[in-house]
Amino acid sequence: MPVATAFPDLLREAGLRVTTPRVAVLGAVHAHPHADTEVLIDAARVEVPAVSHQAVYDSLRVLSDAGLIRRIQLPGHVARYESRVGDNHHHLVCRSCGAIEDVDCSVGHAPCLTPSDHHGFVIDEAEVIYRGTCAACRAAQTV
Amino acid sequence: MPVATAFPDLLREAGLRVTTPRVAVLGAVHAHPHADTEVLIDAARVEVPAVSHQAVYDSLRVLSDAGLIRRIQLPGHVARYESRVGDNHHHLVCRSCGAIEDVDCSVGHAPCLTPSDHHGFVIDEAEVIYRGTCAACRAAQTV
DNA sequence: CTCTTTTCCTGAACAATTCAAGAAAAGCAG
DNA sequence: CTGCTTTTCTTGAATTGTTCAGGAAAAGAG
Repeated sequence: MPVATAFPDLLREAGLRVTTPRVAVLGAVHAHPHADTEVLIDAARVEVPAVSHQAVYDSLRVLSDAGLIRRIQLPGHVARYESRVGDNHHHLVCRSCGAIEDVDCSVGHAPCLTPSDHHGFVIDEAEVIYRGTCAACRAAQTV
Repeated sequence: MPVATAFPDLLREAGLRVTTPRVAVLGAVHAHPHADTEVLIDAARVEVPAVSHQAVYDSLRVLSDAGLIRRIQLPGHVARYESRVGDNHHHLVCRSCGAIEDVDCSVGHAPCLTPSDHHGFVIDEAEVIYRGTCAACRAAQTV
């Protein structure tokens, strides 16, 4: 994880203007992996108390479009964000509590990237979502 | 695809009450793969003109919970439904127009079901989403 | 046919996100 | 450093897909 002073450079390298809300949001995403927008708004306001929620929404979109962060949107849940990008990792999602864990691709070289029939599509990414039950929820159910 | 008269039996076998809206919704999902709720409401009203949208929403949930249909919810899109269930197939999604195509698992035996680190989760399913651009959208962009 | 339970209808509510218009700030040229 | 142009932020409201609530209707069992 980059130190706090590196966030402005990350923005500049991506060709984005360096603004206080963006630096705060980028820092918040790095500090809170898999956090939703509400958590990120609160985290950003620790550094910039007056930041509006739209500024956070806009920053999240800009940062996602620039590839500095990644948006994770799962059915039945609000959008979440993470700072790990470009390493082809996937996600493990708990059906019960919605917890997310990162997992590296099992085979290492994107085994599922070549489906049996591509239907004329040009495929550029394969996203894998593992669903199951986390240890905490299993323990809670057993009790 | 089952003939129309088989839908009530499907409902009964699943332990569900057979109602006019449910039969119409189940038929609509079979007739319109990957359709969204709006399309399914219209399709159901061809057979049952007075059906309310909540009845359709409720039927879709009940049928999904019973495993008779499957809900597909992709980021940035409304919920969609399909009638292929239990065959471990995945989806190919166009980034541009949102079109969905079915694809069978490339290796055949759920290659990604065993990630390198399960983080204490008990995994019961791996869902793969291939993202790319469909032939129609590529043609449109080239023009 | 009657009764109980589930489901449907009408209509309102909700929550996450987006839109809109003006004010402020970033970055650049001089 | 100063002024200018463009982008971004703020305030506040709107939108959209979906869900909630209460009473009416229908399904299924006996």
